[in-house]
Amino acid sequence: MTSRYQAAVTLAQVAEAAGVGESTVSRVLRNHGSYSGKTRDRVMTAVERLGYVPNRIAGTLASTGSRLVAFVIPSLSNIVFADVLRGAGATLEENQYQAVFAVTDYDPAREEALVASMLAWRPAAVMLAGYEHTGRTIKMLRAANCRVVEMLDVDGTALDLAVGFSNRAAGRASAEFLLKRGYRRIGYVGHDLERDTRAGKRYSSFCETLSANGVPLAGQQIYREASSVERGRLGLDLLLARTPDLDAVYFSNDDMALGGYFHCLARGIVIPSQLAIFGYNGLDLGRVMPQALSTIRTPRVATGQLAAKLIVDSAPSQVIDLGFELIEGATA
Amino acid sequence: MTSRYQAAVTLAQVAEAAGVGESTVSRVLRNHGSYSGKTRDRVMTAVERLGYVPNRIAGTLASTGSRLVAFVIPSLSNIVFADVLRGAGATLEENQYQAVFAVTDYDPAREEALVASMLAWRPAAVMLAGYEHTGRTIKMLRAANCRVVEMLDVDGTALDLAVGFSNRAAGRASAEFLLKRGYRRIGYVGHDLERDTRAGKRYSSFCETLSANGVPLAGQQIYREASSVERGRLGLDLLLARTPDLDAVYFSNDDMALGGYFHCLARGIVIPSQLAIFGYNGLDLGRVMPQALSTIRTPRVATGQLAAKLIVDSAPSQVIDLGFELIEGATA
DNA sequence: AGTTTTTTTGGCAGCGCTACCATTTTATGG
DNA sequence: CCATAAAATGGTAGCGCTGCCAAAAAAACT
Repeated sequence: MTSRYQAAVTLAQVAEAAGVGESTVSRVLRNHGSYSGKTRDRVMTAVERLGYVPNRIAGTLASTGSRLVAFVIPSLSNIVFADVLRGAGATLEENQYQAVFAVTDYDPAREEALVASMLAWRPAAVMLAGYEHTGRTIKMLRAANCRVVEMLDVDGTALDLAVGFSNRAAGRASAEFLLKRGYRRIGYVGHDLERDTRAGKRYSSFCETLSANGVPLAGQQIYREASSVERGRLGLDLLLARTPDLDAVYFSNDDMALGGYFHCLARGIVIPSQLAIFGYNGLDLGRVMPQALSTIRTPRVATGQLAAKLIVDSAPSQVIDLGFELIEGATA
Repeated sequence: MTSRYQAAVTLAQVAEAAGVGESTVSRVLRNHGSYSGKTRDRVMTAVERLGYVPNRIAGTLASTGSRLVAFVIPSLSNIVFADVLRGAGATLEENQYQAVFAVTDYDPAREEALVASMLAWRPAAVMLAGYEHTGRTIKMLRAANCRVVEMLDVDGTALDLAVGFSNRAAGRASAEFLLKRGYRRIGYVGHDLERDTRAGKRYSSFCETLSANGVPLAGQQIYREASSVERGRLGLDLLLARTPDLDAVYFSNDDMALGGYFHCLARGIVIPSQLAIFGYNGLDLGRVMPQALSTIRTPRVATGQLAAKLIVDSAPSQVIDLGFELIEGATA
């Protein structure tokens, strides 16, 4: 058995104890419809005495729509998604919604399976990262009677709602910034671009912008794994071994950039005169580094907040670009 | 309305379409009980054709126990809890359990409210951080017909299951290590001890061990907020301003320690000869710093994994201490 | 006091599924 | 070939709640 069983108090028992009908108890508890003060007191007393806890499973089944919101996110280790969840949490909670989640590890096939499993809970909404989903995932989501929010990206066609910012624009802005600062030997250190498609979009847009300005990417080191501080450090080491004359490196995110920064510190490479570093995300720690990290700050928490608000408000289908902010730190 | 409504396909419709009884469909879908291959094919074809997605809300209500596991955790920003969730995720998923979560922000009153709200979903288990809960929380959990796992601590009396490690022992080990290395002017930089009771336990145990060895804490800077790299940096700055002659600082965790490390880099304080730094958690980035961070590595992912396994296996009540590992890095 | 209106209340049919039991079909054995 | 066991299947009563409707009680008017 899934769990030990000892009959829980039911609404019918409360009604019996309070000497009222079931629907009356239901009305009092949900503060819905009308009832007298005297009845309310009797009901509440019974609830208190019996230690009644409403069964939301039954409630959801009986009423039409659920108040579950399903998050199907690529990773929990990546602070980005934790921030989004944090942003959404408060709004959902205030409105009595319950968050449910599952982690895809950036795998579209897993995403598909998890979405299917989530839909079995008949959620009010499914929150996903980005636009890249399998055909079956899209089909399921369309067929399902629930809202869909694609978060953290706006470069593509939304299924229903989308909240985020343009990763392509971010890649371009990063490139333009480095070019403006006069860097001409620019490298890239990144992580799994095929799976983290948003990082992939930044990468390609970054490269295109460089090329368009006659400054092709001078070298790159791309890992197939997830991003980490360690990969950033090792990646820069490898990249510099192959291409020693770089004057700037664009990292796929701040974690990777921090790794690169550590590498420079360890090797005595002077930043930014000898090598410039540019990240992505705008994590708090970037501001605290001895030299503030040059990066792009993304509205992660705001994305979560807005995504939740759109669901709570039953907003019509739309795409909302929250933009981003380029932080001119001291590392580039 | 919570969501747009368009009647979803039901099991009855599948049964009708396949020309079999409802219970047969149910058996095939759950691979439970016996049915012929021919029937299975007919059912599966109908399922496919109609795009049927079983309704788990109804399924859970009809069967006895739910397969929901409720995580009520202090924070999502703190990588510790993300790691725990990550560890638990795989095991739960393999066993068809669904994770639900809510964030307390280290507030016992919020924890109480969230546990109440979670219990309404009749979860198979409630997973909490630590032992410090309000009386009502404890009462509710005892009354509820579900398993309870208290994670990341073993210093106290468990309600049911507990998986983690001793924060007191960790505090003591840290103190002993610093003493052994010959540090005698030791300070502390930490965050909200009253709310993060596990950090509080490490702190008090650390101080007691120092005192017991005739080396009382030489100074401290404690913030009331959550930990962050920034607080670590500012905290060390303030602490050194008041107590310049420290030779070592114990930080409430690695994030704080990283902030301290950045401060030293910025001020040209040589580590560890001029000032030693010691953290807690054993985050990956500690290994990648130019000087590996001296810290204590905690089995966060393993805690999550084991917690999930105990639930899945319906293990009897018990407390499991997974221990920790002291990492002799280069910063202390 | 007799109506009409408004407020409060209870009864009960589902929501979509699973568990249990009864029944039918198929396989096994003497 | 029939008795007996085994496998496959269908019917249906809930699970605990909500939504609807009708009935009862209270309040507001003539």
